[in-house]
Amino acid sequence: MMRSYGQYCPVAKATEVVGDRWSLLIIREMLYGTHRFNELERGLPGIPRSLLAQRLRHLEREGVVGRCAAAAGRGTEYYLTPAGQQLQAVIDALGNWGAAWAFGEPQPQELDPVLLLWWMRRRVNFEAVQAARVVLQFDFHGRSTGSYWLVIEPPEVSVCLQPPGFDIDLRVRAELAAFYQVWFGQLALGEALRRGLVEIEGPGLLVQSFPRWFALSHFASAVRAALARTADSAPPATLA
Amino acid sequence: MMRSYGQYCPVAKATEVVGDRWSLLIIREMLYGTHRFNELERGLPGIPRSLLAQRLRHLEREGVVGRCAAAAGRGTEYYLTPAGQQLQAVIDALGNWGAAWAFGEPQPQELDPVLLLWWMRRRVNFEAVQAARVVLQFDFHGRSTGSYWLVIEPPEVSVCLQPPGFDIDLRVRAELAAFYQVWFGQLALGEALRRGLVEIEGPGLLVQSFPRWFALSHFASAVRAALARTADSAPPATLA
DNA sequence: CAGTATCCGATGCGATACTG
DNA sequence: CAGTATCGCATCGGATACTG
Repeated sequence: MMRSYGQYCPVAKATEVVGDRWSLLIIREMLYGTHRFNELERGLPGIPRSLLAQRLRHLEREGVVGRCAAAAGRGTEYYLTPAGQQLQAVIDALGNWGAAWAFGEPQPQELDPVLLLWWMRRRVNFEAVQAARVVLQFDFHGRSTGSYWLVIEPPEVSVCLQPPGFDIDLRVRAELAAFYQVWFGQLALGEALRRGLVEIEGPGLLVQSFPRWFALSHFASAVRAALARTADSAPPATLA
Repeated sequence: MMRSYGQYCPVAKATEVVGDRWSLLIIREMLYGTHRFNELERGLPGIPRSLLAQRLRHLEREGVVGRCAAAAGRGTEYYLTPAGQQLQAVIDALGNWGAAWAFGEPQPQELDPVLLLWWMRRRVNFEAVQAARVVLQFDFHGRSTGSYWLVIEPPEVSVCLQPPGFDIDLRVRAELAAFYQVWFGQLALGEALRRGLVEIEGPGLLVQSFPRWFALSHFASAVRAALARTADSAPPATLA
């Protein structure tokens, strides 16, 4: 844990609570609705399990995180206390700043297809899906190549690294970097389709409604705003 | 420097820029008008000089800080770029949160009289002072005891650990913890005076105008708001 | 599934000393 | 005044193994 700065200052004290490596990303995950240890781990590729446990204990001691017996299934569930929930303002400020000033071209190894699907999983708009189950296959190409699956069974969504067994309803072929750009609002989906960076195959009705199945990243508008400031030509404002 | 999280996410990328230990406190200092290496060090007691230099280089590479030959005197001056200035929103969010949720009773060793005067130095309201020079002597008691001096010569203010040689215009005797409480808005100066936690000696005119010489901490209102939430009795809203 | 335990190599941090 | 150089230690990151 970050040792004390020895300053009685709100900024310093806050930093002692949430300033350790990984801590703010753990809180980001929890703000976006993750409650289980293994799900937190999935959203934080590379974090050692032992460190995740240590951070959760620290945040619990500091009154930011609580833990309770899981409502469904066994094991523990973590939740944000009121103090934790109010860190939303910090995450927002940091994310908006990052979108504007620290969001240059991604490194190839920063484009993780599984992580992207993991993010999309939490942003499914169930009302737009209108089906008991939809199975999507994503075929990514570009720097990294691979196929992954998203099974939407409202109100559940699963990310699969292996074919889920069900028939595929919709296939999305996409250049991974371009798909990230769509996710962050830098590239409109329509434009990506027109330029062949993303292709969608399947029944016409599904293809037509697909653009409304997902909300973009929470920071898409901030990223787009920064982009508009840099270049003069801003992409259109909606995914569809 | 904090190594990459390997995530193309605005929060993660921002954290990689400003998430290292001390970085946000360096930026806090610069937002409050500090530009010189040695002044930064004074505002960050305990930071190794080598680490301060390293952080400044990192922040410069990341486009948050710039450096230039000093306008006055010799040496280098550091300044915040536009990107750095916009970190104000992050510092505010963090400080407001810290004031509300991480600002319990101070540890004795967190009450540093020199640091407090260093903060006050930047919050002098020159218009209220109305003198070519005012010399204040602070006699702190309580857990730690000691005398320090503040020399206000608009637009300059100096913190001295030794008697500055000039005649003393005003003497402030104060319990250090109580004076910190006043600084953060937890305790009204009038109340502190009434309870004998702070005493001011000097010419009546100066004693009377003293309460307007300093603005409180930037986070005083947030601290007070948090206090009002906890206990029902909120101290009055102004220092005077 | 949800962690804890342990080990090891890398590096971040802090303390001290030194330089132009 | 404004840094740099060096060194030891604590912590972190990563891997592996183990437990209820």
